[in-house]
Amino acid sequence: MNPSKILNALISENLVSDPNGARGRLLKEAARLFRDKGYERTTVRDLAAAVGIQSGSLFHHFRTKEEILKAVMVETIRLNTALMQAAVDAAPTSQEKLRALVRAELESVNGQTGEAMAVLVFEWRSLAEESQADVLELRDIYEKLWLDTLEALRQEGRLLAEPFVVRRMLTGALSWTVTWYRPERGGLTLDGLTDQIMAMMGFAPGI
Amino acid sequence: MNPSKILNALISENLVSDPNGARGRLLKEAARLFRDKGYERTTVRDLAAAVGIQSGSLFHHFRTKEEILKAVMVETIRLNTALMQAAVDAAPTSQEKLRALVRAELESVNGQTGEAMAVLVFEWRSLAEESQADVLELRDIYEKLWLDTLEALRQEGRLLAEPFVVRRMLTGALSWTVTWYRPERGGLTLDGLTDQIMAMMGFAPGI
DNA sequence: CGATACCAAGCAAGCGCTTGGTTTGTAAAC
DNA sequence: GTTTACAAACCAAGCGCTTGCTTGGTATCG
Repeated sequence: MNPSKILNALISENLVSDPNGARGRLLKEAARLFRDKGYERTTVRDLAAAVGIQSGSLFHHFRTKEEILKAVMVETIRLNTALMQAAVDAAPTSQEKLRALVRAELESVNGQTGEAMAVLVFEWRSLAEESQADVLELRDIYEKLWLDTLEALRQEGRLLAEPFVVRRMLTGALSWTVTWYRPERGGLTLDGLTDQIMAMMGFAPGI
Repeated sequence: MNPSKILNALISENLVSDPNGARGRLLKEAARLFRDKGYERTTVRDLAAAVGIQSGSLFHHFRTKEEILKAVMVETIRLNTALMQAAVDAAPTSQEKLRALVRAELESVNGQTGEAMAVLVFEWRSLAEESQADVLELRDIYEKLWLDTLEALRQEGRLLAEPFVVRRMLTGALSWTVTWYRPERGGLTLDGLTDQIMAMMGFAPGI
């Protein structure tokens, strides 16, 4: 299953919005604005202007501004969970599964859904507590993929540290790439960066 | 040189504010509020109430709200650069230097200056661009300590990945601990966590 | 007496969101 | 194939509130 097929499947199940539809376009612009200026600094007037409507008209689609933030986060997690699942399933060995996860998360953070992923990381506190609980529930599915893979490597004696600590470290490290990694400026490719991260943990490429 | 001596030296040089003075107390409360609620959600009325004065009186000490944010960041970097420098100087080998840096940064992030460090990471975008440049300059001194140590390990063949990538990964990973590491809840101690991080990079403890 | 630290009051601007009404898309009724 | 009905999508205007910051004046203290 390739990425765009996964996206289409989720759209037809109404789990994520079609990026061509009105709702999907707004969420995409919202993600970009939230990342660039932060949730609080982004006004409903900014959001409305980004899709070419009046600020009041936003509230026909969403009841509150926060509901927009939540929608960005929920849909992003849904999409990325599906992408991660596919990446894991396609890899045969534990080490290759880990590499696939690292590579997939780097792609989420720095590729198409990068804006939304950055929002997920940096705007967490702007989400009301009740909403946080809902999103956390979705995140657990996502995290289990990582922990299962790391646990397997640990069993094989290829990993010295505890899986849950490693996962948390990787979460921070991978999310942080959004602040400095600029593939378009030449230098490191996504695969090259993935290799570096694996090497940092003592996994030489292609073993 | 122990931590509190370093702090006192910086205070007497007027590089950081005395936490017992009016300015220092405000900066401490500001760091806490900025971390807990975010810069934008923290009002000048919140800040004033935290130190028991009227909101208008704040502007006797700082010209703008943003100046408070900048002061929190600048003083935090100054203090932590000094702490890191001491940690590196005290360690004999490269690996021990790295461990000392990891340990020191974990302590910065999760200890006394934890609130301010979290602000440094998560409220970066709230700082006006001119101020960002000033703070970045200070950060470079700090970063050089890391890069020199990592470069030495690389030379010794103990590190497979490139130093600058490793440093950026560690920045993300170590900063991120602030979102999940809770030593008071039992479980992992700071030293234990440091060991785990070293182990993750293939450095077994005590070698 | 002068500087420093503060208070009480409030201004101008910007915020999220509401309101009442108009346009647009769609599909059945004639 | 035009008319009618109706909901969804949107606009124009603005309300009520909060925001960062200012102002003019008053304590406090060396």
